Amino acid sequence: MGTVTKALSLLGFFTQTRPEIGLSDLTRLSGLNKATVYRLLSELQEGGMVEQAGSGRAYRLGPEVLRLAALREASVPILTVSRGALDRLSAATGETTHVSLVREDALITIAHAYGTRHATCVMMDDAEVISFHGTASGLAAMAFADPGAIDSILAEPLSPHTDFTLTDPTAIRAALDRVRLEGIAESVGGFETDVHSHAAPIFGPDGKPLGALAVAAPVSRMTAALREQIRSALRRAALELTRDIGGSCPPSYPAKVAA
Amino acid sequence: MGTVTKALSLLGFFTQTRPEIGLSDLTRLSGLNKATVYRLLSELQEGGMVEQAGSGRAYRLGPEVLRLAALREASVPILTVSRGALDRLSAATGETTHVSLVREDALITIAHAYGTRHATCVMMDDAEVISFHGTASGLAAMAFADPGAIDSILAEPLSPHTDFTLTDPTAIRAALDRVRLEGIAESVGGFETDVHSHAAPIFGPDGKPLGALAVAAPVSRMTAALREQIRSALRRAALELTRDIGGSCPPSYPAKVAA
DNA sequence: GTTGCTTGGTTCATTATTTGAACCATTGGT
DNA sequence: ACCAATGGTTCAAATAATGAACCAAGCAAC
Repeated sequence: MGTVTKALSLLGFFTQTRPEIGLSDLTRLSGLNKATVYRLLSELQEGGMVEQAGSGRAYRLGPEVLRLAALREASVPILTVSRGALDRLSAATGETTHVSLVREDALITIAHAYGTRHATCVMMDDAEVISFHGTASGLAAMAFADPGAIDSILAEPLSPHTDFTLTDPTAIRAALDRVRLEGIAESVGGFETDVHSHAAPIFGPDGKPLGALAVAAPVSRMTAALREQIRSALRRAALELTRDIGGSCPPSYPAKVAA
Repeated sequence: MGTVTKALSLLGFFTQTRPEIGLSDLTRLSGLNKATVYRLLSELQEGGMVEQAGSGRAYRLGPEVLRLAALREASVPILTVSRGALDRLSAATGETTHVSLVREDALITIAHAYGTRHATCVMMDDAEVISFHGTASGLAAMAFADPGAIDSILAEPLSPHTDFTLTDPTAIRAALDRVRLEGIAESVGGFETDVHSHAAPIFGPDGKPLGALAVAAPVSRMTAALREQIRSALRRAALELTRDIGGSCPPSYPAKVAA
């Protein structure tokens, strides 16, 4: 493992529930030597990627990440555009919606919106990491990826998130075929037991999937009518989002837009 | 220079005007060996910090930076809160406003807002890097920093941005004394020739300066009346912002809030 | 086509950086 | 006063980074 990879992996240990980490904790979490962790943190600190929380001496993510994000946003303004799409889609369906982006080996959620129609809804965090095989978003993105990319994802061991997660490569390939026909992926309890998710891919300028737009509803609330409503609103919203970010759908994407 | 620092420095070459960079360009920009740059980029790519732009093989910042920013925002929600403050302050003054955060050796602008009252205004980019000694924001933050931190900033060579930039440590210390008395820093043409800036520090929970809130007006529009209006609105807005992010002003900060 | 220049990417012996066990100095609990 | 943490530091030994040279591919001019 290269030094840079190690340093970046340290950043991965910061989460919503663990926003600050001390040197010893980080040493244990990473399994690296304390001196190593210390030196890596020092370099990350110098670069502004982490800082020492004002009060104690624990570390947290630094202001530089905001600068980088602003820059990324300037070249690929997907966040700004997504927020509008999410708000509209949540209003239309009454359910929680989110946008996730393809990373190397997983998807990451970058924005979400809640519906206001119901007393209960599926909760989300930004920055959540979600798998390709175990989520509707992942299946949606994977379905339209290069065959080679699909192969390498399915070659890895696929761990189940719940009792309903698809882990058999053959079953997943069958699911992907359906997604390619319908343009929408569906997962009932595949990531969280009580969540029924629909997702549609969003595409970049080259017609390759950038990520997915998804609607997550409680399993208990799903009916045939809501399902149809979600699928049609989602299909429309995903096409709009692809267009708004300057992307274009690949030929393999089903053209039929629900009326 | 450590490997991690080198890798992070590569990220620094991405700017608003140069959002995508090829391997050869980056090699020239950084002055490092091509193989080195390639390997560093590969590691950064694996970590999602950069990605290869869909079309060509040039590199740009990757989706991981968005995830990190969302996480940073979850622990220090300064961006969200700042945007509200900026909108109000721009509305009140009619001028461009921005929030900058203290980094190791400079400030970085993380958000801005424009006034709508005039046909002209000072233009800003997010993610701009601004010096401590040459800007109102920098002076505001420096004035309330630890004496040791001030010493080490002034120990570095101070390069002028314009003919009006303060570069003499003694003159800067005198300016800081005034800032400490008034709670507001002022710079006429110190960073950009035609810009008259006011800035007030914002503080973290420990009473240390986190950064500054600033108002930038064209020099040509500045009058005694506008100056007073800006100073009073800025003072109020900065106190509010400090409060909203859960910060508290240090004893050395002048308590007099303009009525 | 062929030439020549540039690009992204790769190799491998040399070299400099990273590593890790042990060691301080502080802090907080008992 | 003690013990067990914590953040931080040291230095020989081991490992990973380096850089000059090298490919293959793309492109423009001829």
